[in-house]
Amino acid sequence: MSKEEPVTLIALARAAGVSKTTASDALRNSGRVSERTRQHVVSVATRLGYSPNPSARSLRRGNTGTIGLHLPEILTRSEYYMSFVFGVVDEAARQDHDVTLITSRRGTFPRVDGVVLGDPLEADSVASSLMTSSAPVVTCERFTGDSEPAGVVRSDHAAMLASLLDHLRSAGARRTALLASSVVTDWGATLQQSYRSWCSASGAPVLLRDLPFGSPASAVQDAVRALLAADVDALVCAPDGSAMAALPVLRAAGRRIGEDLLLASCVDSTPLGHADPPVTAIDLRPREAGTACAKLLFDILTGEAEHGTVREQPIGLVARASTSGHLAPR
Amino acid sequence: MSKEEPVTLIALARAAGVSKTTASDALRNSGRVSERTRQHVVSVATRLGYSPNPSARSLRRGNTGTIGLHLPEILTRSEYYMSFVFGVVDEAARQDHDVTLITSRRGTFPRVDGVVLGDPLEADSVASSLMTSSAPVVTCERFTGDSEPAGVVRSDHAAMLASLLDHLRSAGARRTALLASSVVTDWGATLQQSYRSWCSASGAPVLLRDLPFGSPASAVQDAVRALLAADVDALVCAPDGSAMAALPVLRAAGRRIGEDLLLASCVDSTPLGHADPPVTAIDLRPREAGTACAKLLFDILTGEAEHGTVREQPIGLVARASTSGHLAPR
DNA sequence: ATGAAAGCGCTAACAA
DNA sequence: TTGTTAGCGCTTTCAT
Repeated sequence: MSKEEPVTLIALARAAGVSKTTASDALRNSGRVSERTRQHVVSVATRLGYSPNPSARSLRRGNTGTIGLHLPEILTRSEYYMSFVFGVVDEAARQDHDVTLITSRRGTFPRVDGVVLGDPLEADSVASSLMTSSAPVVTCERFTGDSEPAGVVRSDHAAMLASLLDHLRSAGARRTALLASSVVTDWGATLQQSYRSWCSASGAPVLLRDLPFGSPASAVQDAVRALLAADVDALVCAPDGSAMAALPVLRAAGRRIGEDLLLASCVDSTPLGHADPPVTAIDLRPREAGTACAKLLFDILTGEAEHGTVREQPIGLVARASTSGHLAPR
Repeated sequence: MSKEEPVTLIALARAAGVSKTTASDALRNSGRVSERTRQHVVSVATRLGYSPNPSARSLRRGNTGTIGLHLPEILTRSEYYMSFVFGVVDEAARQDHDVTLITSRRGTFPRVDGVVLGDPLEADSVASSLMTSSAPVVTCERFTGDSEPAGVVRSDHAAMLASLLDHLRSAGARRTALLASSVVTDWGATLQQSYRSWCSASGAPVLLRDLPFGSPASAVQDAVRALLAADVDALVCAPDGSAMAALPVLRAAGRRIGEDLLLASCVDSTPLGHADPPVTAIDLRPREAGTACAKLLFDILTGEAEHGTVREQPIGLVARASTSGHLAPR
C-alpha cells in the first residue's frame, strides 16, 4: 500500500547493532555467529520485514536461484503440460528455486542456473539454442537433435505401447490401427517404431496414419475416417486429445466402442475417464515426470548426478470400458 | 559445451576499445554515442556473444524485469489456466519481461516488478500476502478479500449466464438447475447470484447445488444425481470439467441430452466440443484474459493506467447440440 | 561524443 | 566470535 523504503541488509544491521556480515551470517545460519546474536538479528529482521534482494545475492554468488522451463508452444494447453509444469515448480520450490517460463517470443533468455525442457521438438529453435547454452539442460524424453542434454528423464513408451497392443489383441482385436504423432519428438518416433515392430512380430497389418504435432481436430477426424475405411477393429490414438476428437467420428460411423471397435489413447486425461464409454489410456504421470526432471537437474547442479545421466520414469496403463468387452464378430 | 568465461561489459568494452559507459550506451541505443561506434560495439558484442547480466542490471536499476504469476493451486491442470498462463507470458515477452510462477510451496516470494493473480481465492494465503506486498497486483476477476488490487480484469459473467439461461428457456427448458462452484471466488459468487435473480425475475424455480472449488468427479456426480431427482430439464455446470463429469451420470439416468435434457457448461474446453452431443458452453477466452491482465499490469507500472483501473474483457457463448433441439415433452 | 567514478545489496576473503 | 573491505556487472551522474 504505502511507499515503503525497502529494508536492506545495512538497515537491518544498523537496527540490530551489528555489522553487515554478522547480520548476513546470522540469517543464513553460517555457524559463524553466536546463538544469542543470531536470535537477536532474526527477531529484528522479522520485525522490520527484511527480505534479501535476490538480484544482489545472485550477482554476488554468480548464480540465479532460478531455473528455466520451456515447453513446445503448440498444444501447450493440455492437461499433460500443465501437470508437468506444476511438478517442476514443486520440486524447484523444495530446492528454494523459482521457475521462469522461457518463450520464443522473447529475444533474450533469462539467466538461469539450469533448464528443464519438456518434450523438446527437433525443430524448436528455442530448444536447440538452450541446448547449446552454458546452463545444464534436462529434457523430458530424448532430444532428437544433435546436441546432448546434461540429463534425460524418459519412460519406456515402446514397452507400454506393446503391452497396450497385447491388451487389445487379447480383447479380440485383429486389425489395430495407430493414429500417430509425427516423428518430431522422440516420443512420437518411439511409438511409431514400437507399433511397427509389434505388428511385424505378431503378423498384424500395419494400419498407420501420421499427424503433425498440434493438428486441429478436423485433421484428426479426417485421419480417423481414413482408418475406418481400412476396416480396423481397434484404434490407438497417440496425440493428446485425439482420442476425444475421434469419438464423434466413430459414433457417426455407427461403431459401438468397446463392442465392435476398441479405442485407446496414448495420453490419459480427465475427460477420457468420463467419456462414453470411458477410454483406456496410458497414464504418463506428467506431474511425477516434471518433478523427476527438476530433481535430476538439481542433482546435476550439485554434482550428485553425472552429466549424461538418464533416469527412467514409470508410466501406467489405465484399462477402461472402451477396451474391456470382447469384440463381437462383425 | 566448454566452460566459457562469461563475457562481461568490461571485456566487451576492452575488446571494442571503448569505455564501459560507451559500450553500455551503444547497446541500449541511448543516443549518446555516434552511429559509427555504436555499430562497431554491436558487432563486437555479437562476435563475442555478449549478453547482459540481468542480476547486475536489476540491482542497478532497482527493478527486476520479471513479473510474477500466481494461480489457485487446486484444479490448475485445466485448459483454462494453461491458456491463461500463455496469454500472460506472451504479453510479458512483448514488454521484455520474464514470468516466474509463484507457489505457496516456496517460503519466500521472488522479487518481481508486479504480479498477476488468476482467479484469486479468498482463502489463498499466497494471494492475500501478495496483495499486501509492495509490488502492484492485477487480478483476473475481483478479489473477494479485504485488500484492493492495483488493477482488475473482469468479464460480465452475470449477463452471460443470464443470456445462457434465456437461451435454455427458449429451447423449452422450464426447470433449469445450476451446479455451482462455491462462493470462494468472485466468479463463483457472481454466477450463483445471477442465477438466483434470473430465476426470481422469470418465475423459475431455484434448483441449485453447490460444490467446493476443486471437487473430485465423484462429488460432481453425486450432485448431478441429486439434481436429477429434483426433476430438472436443463443443467448448467459451473466448475471446470463438471459438465464432462456429469455426462455419464445423465446417460446412466436414461436422459437424452439435447432432447429431454439440455446441458451447458460455464467453462468451455476442447473436449466439450467433441462430446456426444457437443456441449454448449461459455467461452471465457482465457488466453485473451491473460494477455489483458499482463497488459494492464504494465500500463500501471508505466503510469499509463491509474491504480484501481478495472477493465472489461468480452466473453462469448458457444451454442452446441446439447441445447439446440427443442425439448420433447416427457 | 566519450570517459571516470560512484554505488545498487549482498557475500566471501581477510583481519582482529 | 565479530568487523572491515573488496567487488560481483551494470547504469547513472558528473566531468571533459
